[in-house]
Amino acid sequence: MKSKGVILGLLSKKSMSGYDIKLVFQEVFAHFFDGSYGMIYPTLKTLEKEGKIEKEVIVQEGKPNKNKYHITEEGREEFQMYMTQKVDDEILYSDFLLRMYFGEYSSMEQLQQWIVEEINKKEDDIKKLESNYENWKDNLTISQKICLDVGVSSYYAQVRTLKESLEHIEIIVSESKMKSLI
Amino acid sequence: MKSKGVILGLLSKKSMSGYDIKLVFQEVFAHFFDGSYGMIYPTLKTLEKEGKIEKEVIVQEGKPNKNKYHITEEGREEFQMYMTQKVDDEILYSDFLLRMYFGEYSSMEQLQQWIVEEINKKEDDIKKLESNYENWKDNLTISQKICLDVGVSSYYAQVRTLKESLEHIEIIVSESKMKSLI
DNA sequence: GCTGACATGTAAGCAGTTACATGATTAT
DNA sequence: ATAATCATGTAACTGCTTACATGTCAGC
Repeated sequence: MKSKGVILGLLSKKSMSGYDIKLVFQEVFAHFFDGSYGMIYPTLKTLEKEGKIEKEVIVQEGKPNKNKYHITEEGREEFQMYMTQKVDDEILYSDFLLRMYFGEYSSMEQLQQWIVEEINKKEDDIKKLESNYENWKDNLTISQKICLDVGVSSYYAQVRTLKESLEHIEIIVSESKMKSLI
Repeated sequence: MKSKGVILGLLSKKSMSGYDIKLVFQEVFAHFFDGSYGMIYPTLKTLEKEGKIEKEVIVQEGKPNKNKYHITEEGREEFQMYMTQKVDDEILYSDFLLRMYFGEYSSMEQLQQWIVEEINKKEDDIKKLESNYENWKDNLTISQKICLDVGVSSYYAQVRTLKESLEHIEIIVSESKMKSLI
């Protein structure tokens, strides 16, 4: 349901192609939204049919043609409608936290491996967000800065907690090894 | 795809009804998973047909009958299969962060309102997680503790960042009011 | 010669959600 | 009275994802 709102939001600032939109989803929205081509292209088509956006075909040399979409006045109104709606609750699906919840059915070594992997993932995410910040900090709005900061601080907190947990597990593992020697 | 794994995981520990499972989703998995009755009951039916679980009808006085499901040996094997699969990447949909990203199209007052609401939501979430912890701390496994800790630390970090952002916005708002007076 | 970036699109399938249907009991 | 809790279930719908289909050019 948000797909239309998000795409209109992006086109409010700058005319883009479906391919460009996908790039933004991957590079900028990575920590709070996603959408595939199978969602983007049909949404663009619907929006065009509804008169919310207009297509411009850009002929490129050495590259395929590009369909650049421009938002219309109707589109801007639709986007304003989206922005005045009640904010939806956030939805998180975390397979990692599920593994932690059911951790008693796995070995300590398995738990350690999952945690290390999760730390690596989150550290990569932090790097990505911080490089995004470096690249765009000069034309970032106040609220876009908040959007980034919330992501970064949340990831840092998770990494910190996971590293502490790892230490905790290591103590338990070495204690149980000690006992097995007696 | 995870629905089967999650339900088998819960039934590994304790036989339950669909209603009980929904309660666990709401009260315990609130910060990393969810599922409606429309997902739970059909999954239970499929699992029973596949011989992974068995139904026991419990007749209750003053309450409707209850279908209590028990996991079978086949079910335990299926669950082990799920636990050895690659951990899926987490998925987050945050309408709040979307509003922050598109914040330039709204007023400062609107931004402040969204942030205050988000802080309240997250503070409620923290309360809920901490009361869960109080209720079950004596029979929480190490990894379940980690599951809770990651949620709590992430929420705390977000609240902290949002409160700082709110202060930042207030300074900007009062500065612009000053200017408009000159 | 092959991989990756550039670029658009469709169709089948799925894993759910939402809404509906039912109904007793208890607490306000 | 009436809302909430307990309890189970179905059917229609939806909003995607996945996989497929197509093709050029640049760089290694």
